[in-house]
Amino acid sequence: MFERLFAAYGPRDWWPGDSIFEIMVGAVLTQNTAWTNVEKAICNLKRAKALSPQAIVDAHPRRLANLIRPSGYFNVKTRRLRALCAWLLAQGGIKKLAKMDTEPLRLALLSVHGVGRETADDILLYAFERPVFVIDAYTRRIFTRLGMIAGTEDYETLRGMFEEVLGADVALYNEYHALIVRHGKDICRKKPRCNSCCLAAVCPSCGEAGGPRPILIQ
DNA sequence: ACCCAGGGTCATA
DNA sequence: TATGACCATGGG
Repeated sequence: MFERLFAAYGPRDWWPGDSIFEIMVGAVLTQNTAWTNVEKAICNLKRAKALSPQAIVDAHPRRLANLIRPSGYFNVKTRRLRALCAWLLAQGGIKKLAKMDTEPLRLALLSVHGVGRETADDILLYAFERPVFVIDAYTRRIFTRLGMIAGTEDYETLRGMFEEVLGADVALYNEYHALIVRHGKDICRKKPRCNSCCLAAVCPSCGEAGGPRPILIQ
């Protein structure tokens, strides 16, 4: 799958971001949100010189909400960003976190309000460069339709399956997840009655066109 | 007028 | 453990 996706889409060059902190912020802002909207929010933060843990904690919530408004859920995300930054400062900053082992760091991230499994793993993989495979809705959808997983596995089980098969490899996980997201945009979202929805040029179930790359057809 | 996007929390059963 | 409501903007 990786070989085919890579051949079809090429290197994705993930994660967009100039710093570890920017990646962490982006991971929260992109929750159930198109990245183009996140870009605008991050741009606003930069322009306001508010893209730092201290600046975000110090900023008035209403002002922060206005800056990140384009990313949607701005009230929810204001609280989440503040929680993340407060935690970051309490932990002594990113340098300290970077020294932690992956497992304790993952648990610590998960303890932060607004950081769930996927967001934590995005941060671990793309910001801290730890070999943690990110599972998202696209991963489930694609591999379920291909019949490679049942689809009902819980997050940790699925993550374990990928990590076991692939072996600990940061560069591979990085590229793979990015490719899965890229491919996810090409396949239709509607639940197919058949098992080949994401394999056909036109979905036989919902009729949606412009489907996946032929190279993925088996 | 829809549909959906690089989820997570919280209440309820 | 497993659903469902809720959050909100912007592009197609």
